[in-house]
Amino acid sequence: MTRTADGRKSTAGTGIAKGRVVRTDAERNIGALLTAAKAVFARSGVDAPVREIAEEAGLGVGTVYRHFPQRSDLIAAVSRQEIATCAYAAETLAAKYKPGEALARWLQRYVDLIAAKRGLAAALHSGDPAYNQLPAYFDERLRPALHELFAAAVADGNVRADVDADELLSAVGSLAMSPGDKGLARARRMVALLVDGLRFGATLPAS
Amino acid sequence: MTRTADGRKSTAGTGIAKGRVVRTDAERNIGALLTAAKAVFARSGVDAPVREIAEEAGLGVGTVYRHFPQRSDLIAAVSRQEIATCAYAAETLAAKYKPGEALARWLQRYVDLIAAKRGLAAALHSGDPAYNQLPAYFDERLRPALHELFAAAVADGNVRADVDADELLSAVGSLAMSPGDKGLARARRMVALLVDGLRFGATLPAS
DNA sequence: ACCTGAACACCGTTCAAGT
DNA sequence: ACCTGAACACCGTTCAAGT
Repeated sequence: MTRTADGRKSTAGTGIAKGRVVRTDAERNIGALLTAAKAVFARSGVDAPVREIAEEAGLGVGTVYRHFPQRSDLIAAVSRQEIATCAYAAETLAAKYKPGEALARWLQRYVDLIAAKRGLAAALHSGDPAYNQLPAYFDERLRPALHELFAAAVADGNVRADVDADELLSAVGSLAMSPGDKGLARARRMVALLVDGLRFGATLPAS
Repeated sequence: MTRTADGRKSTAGTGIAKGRVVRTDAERNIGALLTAAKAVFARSGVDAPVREIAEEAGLGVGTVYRHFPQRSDLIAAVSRQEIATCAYAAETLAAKYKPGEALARWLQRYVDLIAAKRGLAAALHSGDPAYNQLPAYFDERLRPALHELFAAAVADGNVRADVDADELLSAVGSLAMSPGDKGLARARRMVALLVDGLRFGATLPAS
């Protein structure tokens, strides 16, 4: 949320039509719904009953439909928030750790994001227009975050320069996505190996 | 369906408990349900109402639940049938075309299978026990089919020998899986390129 | 043994009434 | 302008009655 020139709230970045003015109670309800939906999606999956989300937020079902006419709108909004949080974590980690370790920790954080969103993969391929802008938002937020961490690690001499950051990101994404079962632990190990390779690896085979 | 020693029908390969004896009308209904489900899944997706499938088969909803207590049982049964059909296509193609072309055509047939099953990918990762044996069945049926086509094509001098057939299969699978939109045409072109590479490619970079 | 379909429970969605 | 929740439609699932 940002504020308009006259001090009232706008809905920039929430997926709601730009320029609309939102009443204070509505604003608070939208926040409550996002928090509730995140918890319910984590507990019961993205197909959880709308009533469960409304109850978790302490609101009527009608309020859910007012702000998020389609279930996919709510899913997309929660996803945007989680993407933004993950991007913000890059700054936090960069401030707290040395460049090489900040990069390593953020990549593991990224594994969490993708692993949690595995159920979303099918939705993204569904053609629902609500998801149209999501990959773009994903790129827009996460790629710059990674590139900054990456450049810092290279400058610090902790990471070799002959690796493409975008390729690294999609490789980590694939690892986090693939196996349904005990995939998270496996993905973590694989990503750790990759990071070691970034530090100690020899020259890559020419593509 | 196969027959037991006394000439009655058994349910081997249908996913129904082994050794059970099935009345003639029940046997016919199971077939009708599989045919109907395949059509309805293709038309309305795997989440189509059970009533729609029952109606398409000209049967009551209770009959669907009698033979397939869970929706996933029906999906799994249809999938097994489609896998078996695709495996059988390998024999047909091998008989009709020269080895190199048989391989190329079968790989395109495989693209159809995977593309049609894209909606199933999420289901496979759902942990539903009904799908547990499906990947195994997939391997058991499709890998031998491919290996035979592949070996014949290599023996015929149409395909170089320094390619791993399983790797080829999973690469084609990934291509057929990835893009939600006009992915089928794109996958076809990519697979065609792969096949050309099998024929005319230079030495692969050492892994 | 098997089939049918009415009956029940549950969920998505709307909208009149209230604030 | 927004919120509530009863009401309606629709779908999954069961089970008593029929064959």
